[in-house]
Amino acid sequence: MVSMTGSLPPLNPEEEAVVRALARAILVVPRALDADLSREQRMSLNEYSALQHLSEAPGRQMRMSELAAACDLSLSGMTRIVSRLEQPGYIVRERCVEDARGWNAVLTDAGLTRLEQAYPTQLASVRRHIVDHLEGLDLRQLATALQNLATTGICANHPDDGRVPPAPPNGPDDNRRAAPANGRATGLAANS
Amino acid sequence: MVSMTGSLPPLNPEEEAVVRALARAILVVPRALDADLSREQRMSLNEYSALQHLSEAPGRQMRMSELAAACDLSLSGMTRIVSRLEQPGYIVRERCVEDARGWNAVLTDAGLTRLEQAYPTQLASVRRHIVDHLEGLDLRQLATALQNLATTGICANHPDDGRVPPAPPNGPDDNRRAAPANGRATGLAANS
DNA sequence: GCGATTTTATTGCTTTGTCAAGCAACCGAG
DNA sequence: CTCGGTTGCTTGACAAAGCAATAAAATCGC
Repeated sequence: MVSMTGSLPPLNPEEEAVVRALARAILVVPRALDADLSREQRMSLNEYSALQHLSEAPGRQMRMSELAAACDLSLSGMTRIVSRLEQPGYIVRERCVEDARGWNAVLTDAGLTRLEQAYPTQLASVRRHIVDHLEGLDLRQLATALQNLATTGICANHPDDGRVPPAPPNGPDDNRRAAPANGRATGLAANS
Repeated sequence: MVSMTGSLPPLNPEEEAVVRALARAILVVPRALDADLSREQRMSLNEYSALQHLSEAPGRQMRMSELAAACDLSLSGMTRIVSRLEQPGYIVRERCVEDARGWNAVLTDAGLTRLEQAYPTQLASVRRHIVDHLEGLDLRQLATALQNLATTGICANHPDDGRVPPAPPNGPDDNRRAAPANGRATGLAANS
């Protein structure tokens, strides 16, 4: 009696199990990684992610908006993370030459060192919390599937579906972005 | 410095791809689900999760700590969510009879109705963002793997390293809930 | 060239959640 | 029975991240 609307069929038991397991995983995994990194390296997962993406970028630098997209973070969130990383000198901001509105976040040598220092912790953590549990799965297939999760254009679920049950909307205001360029290929660490 | 500890081998390319894809998914998927629910139902994912777990519990009630564990949330976080859900009358708190320190969060009829109202949105969202992208995978195997992610009893990676680890005082705690009783019709799907 | 619009990044405010401290009720030893 | 310690939950202080508003620079139309 939940149905109505177009009433999609409910999930079958196997789908249900996957969804429940995934629902748990998306809550627990990032916390576990973040906790390890915080404890052993005094660094948040987002900070690590920022350093990592920079280390893989050509010239070890990226525009703020690029970096935010790469880290799946809002621009304002990225501003704050870069500011945080700037204080110990892991990153410097440089004005963008071809567009003076923009800034490049540039990974310094100190920042690269810091990343390399944190890398073993992250690697161990990733192995322990994730990779070690994937035995027997077809990794290529899995990677493909995971890449596609939540890539649907935004919401626009079915544009109208008629509800807005409890309260009137103020404004959906979706800020979702498209897929990140993701040109960079590899490592968690930098080859420089 | 930090490395040592036998320095694990880096990930192979396939593992790397999975980890990167998963890293993205764990950031993006919850936001997508939450955004849909917020937009169409004015309800956060955690609120939905709380209602859902209660709906499946015997007597439509759970102790605060149980519920927090089920939702993978801190106890204080759960206190706040239950308080929020109490205001519109979706939940009531009742003192626990066999231990007067404890409280049961009880799902009211209004709360159940609310959950059923939100269910189609959640179902569509879950299909669109998750299930639709899992074609071709062995779902049973995948569910098993996902259930095991981040289950390692806390870190204890390498304890030392000269820092001041503020001692993660909380143990793993491991209050994982077994398979959902699923008595209620409204799980994420739980057709009943 | 000069205003109007658009893009890029930062800042203020708010929400949400965690941690630490606190209060109340339970439990076991004497 | 009562006193020390523990457990279950709530509250206060704080941190992180998002959205809205803003500033600054670019770009377009004329």
